[in-house]
Amino acid sequence: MWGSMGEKSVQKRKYILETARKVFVDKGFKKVTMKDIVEACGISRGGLYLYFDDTSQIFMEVMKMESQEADDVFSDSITEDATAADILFLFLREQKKELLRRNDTLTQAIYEFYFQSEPVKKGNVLKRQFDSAVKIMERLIGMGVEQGGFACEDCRGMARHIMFVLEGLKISAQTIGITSEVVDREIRFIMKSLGVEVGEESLG
Amino acid sequence: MWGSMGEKSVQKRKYILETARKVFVDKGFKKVTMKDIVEACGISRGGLYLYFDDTSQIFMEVMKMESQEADDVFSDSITEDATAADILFLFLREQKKELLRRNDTLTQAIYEFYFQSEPVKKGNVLKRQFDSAVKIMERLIGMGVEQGGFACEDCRGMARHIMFVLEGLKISAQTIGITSEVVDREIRFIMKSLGVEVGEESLG
Amino acid sequence: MWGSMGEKSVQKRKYILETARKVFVDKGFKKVTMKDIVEACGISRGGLYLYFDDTSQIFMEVMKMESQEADDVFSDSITEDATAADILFLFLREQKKELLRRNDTLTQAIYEFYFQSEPVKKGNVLKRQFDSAVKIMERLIGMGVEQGGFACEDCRGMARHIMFVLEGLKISAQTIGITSEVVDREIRFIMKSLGVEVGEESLG
Amino acid sequence: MWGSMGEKSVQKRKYILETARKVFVDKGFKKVTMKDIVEACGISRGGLYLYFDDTSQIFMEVMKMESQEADDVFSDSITEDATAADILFLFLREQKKELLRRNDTLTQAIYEFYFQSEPVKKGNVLKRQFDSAVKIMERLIGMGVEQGGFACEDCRGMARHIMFVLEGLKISAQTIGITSEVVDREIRFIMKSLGVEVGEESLG
DNA sequence: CATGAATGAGAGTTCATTCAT
DNA sequence: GATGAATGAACTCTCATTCAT
Repeated sequence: MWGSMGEKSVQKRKYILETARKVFVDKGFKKVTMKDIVEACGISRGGLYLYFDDTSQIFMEVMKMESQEADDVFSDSITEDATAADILFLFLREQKKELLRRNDTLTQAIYEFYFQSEPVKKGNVLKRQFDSAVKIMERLIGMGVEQGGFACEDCRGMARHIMFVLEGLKISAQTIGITSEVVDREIRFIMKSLGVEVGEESLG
Repeated sequence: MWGSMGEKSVQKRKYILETARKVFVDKGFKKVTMKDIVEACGISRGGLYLYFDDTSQIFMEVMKMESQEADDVFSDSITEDATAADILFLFLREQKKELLRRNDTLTQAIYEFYFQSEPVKKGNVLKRQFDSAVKIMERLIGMGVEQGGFACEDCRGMARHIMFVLEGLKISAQTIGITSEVVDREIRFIMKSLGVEVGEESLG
Repeated sequence: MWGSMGEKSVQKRKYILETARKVFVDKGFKKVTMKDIVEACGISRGGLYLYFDDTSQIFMEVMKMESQEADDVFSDSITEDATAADILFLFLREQKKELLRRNDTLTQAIYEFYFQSEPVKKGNVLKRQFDSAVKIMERLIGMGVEQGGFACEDCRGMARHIMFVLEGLKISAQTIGITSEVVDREIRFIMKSLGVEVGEESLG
Repeated sequence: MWGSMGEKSVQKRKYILETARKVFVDKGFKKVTMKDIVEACGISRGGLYLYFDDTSQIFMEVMKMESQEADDVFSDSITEDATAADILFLFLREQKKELLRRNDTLTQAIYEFYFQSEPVKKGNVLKRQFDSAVKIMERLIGMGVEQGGFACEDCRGMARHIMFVLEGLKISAQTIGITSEVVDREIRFIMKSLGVEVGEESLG
């Protein structure tokens, strides 16, 4: 079914990761057992061990897959000819959508993972993601300042601040639940800090 | 050991919760088993089941215990004769200390709990805590505005914003790690949003 | 079934060891799994783990049980009023019986155990048994020399030599197989080294 | 790599056996899995099954290889012009070296094998080896008696006795451990039984 | 002949939960 | 009420063995 032809089974590996992703989305991280993944994939118990050692390893690979796409999208949109304010606003609206979605997201599983697994295992995938996002946002704000759309003295600080607010929203969405209005208010707060007023109607 | 009066179970209950708290601080939430608690308490396996059904229930009771004290402290400090800015600043420095502490805190366990257990079980302890904190902070900011120390149009919005930043910092402290400087910057950011500049030296 | 009455379950422990002994006699050491013992005992999977951690531990306890009786029998027989030659001869005939038995003996399992388990685990049960046997035999030979029945310059060396021969016979019985005649010849050899001739008829 | 002629399988067979030997020396018998051998040989899992069915079969072939060389060496040394006492003494010193070596020997694996595998499988390699050794030693002792160096009535019995002592030492070396002095004493014991005194200095 | 991915039986181990005392 | 021995379901992980290529 998977062929072997020298390329090992990159295909099957990918298939397992994609299937495992669904399982993680459904059940979070910790409750997922190797057995769950085996069953979801429709492969044999031992077969899975041919590719991965444990759920932690699988999960980290899933996250890697996931993150590669993520900030590329954001990063790419910067190059388009739009004002920084437009881009940032677009980005925040995208984040809002994700925040309110709650299903079909790895978010829950990711947090679980980072609370459960030994610090050693954690690697720094999450930190790298965070730092990378900060860097991109810093660039964006810098552009906005040059273009005259943003007012900001410390771009990096501002970028980091925005990320912390987003993190706060993300975790709150998972734990205490948040409403669309709450997110909107935070987005306006952020935009206002950059000297941009946002009208009622523009927040999807 | 526990007498035979009606209050005996109350005492033992409390004893179990206090002992369990230590266990949760040590090991987080999920890794804690009924066995762990039984052993820490030095009681019998079956005995624990007379009081609690599972670790989730125990943990929720521990959180209830915990939260009763927490915002009272903050709430009380408002009544003292100090400027709102002083009080807020004090509060934020307190939060900073806790953020950087990482041990001896239930924080990790709380997050774990909210990610692992079924939504049904979660109750809304965390939400109530959050809302209560927002309310208190709103009052404080209101006071500051009246006193002329703070500049702020939407006190409730600002209060909520501050809480989201703190949440963001808290979760980041647990997952990607944060430094003292990063927290300082965020505190200055918050104070500045309220129109208060903070000098280098004042952030312990 | 086993009562608890404060004495833990010494009874059950003993029951398990005795049942396990039979299993080891049947299957040797390595092939025996915790499951085998569980089934032989008619107890639950987890139940066994309440008493023992693994087959090695169980086996060592079985050996301890076994050895306590063993050299007491020999040791006791020395005090009786019989010549040293008689006692030694009796002992050797006893050994012969055991050598030829092959079933109902732990011998095979013991060797397996000492070859398989990590040196750490081995403890020195076997060595202690060997040394203790040497000591007793040395005393016996010493008595024989005093009584004038044995001719021997180095009692300890002779004692050790006899033990090596017995070990050689034991292992050969297990591996290449030995006949009654072969054992008889060795017994005569030993007795002759001590200056005692043994007639054809006296070897059961 | 192995050509395609009929002799290819012979070569590969030999290669596997030689590689497997090293594995057995390292890990004993039972712990060795087909997987271990496959990995050590750098061949495919299925490939090994084309040549051998299981580890027992492989091990028996390894032993066959081993034994062919062994007693030839001893046997050959008899033909040289040296007294029987010299040859025997040389042989015993050689044995001593091997006894104390403990590594780089198949000894451990051999015993393990004979304790673990079904009697059916054992074949009689070990017995043949033993008998062959006895025969050679009998001849040697016979020579010694003719030459006048040895005093011995029953050469075959004596030969067998020596072998049992050696077996006892061998197994003891593996299980309880023996010192150089202990072996020396046994060697002197043997030589003395043949009427030959050995000086302190001659036992390397 | 050779390969190595895939299978699946089975061993070890842990705990939530029960229940006779 | 309290005890803790006993249960058994569930999970992890390893290999001998097969089979399509």
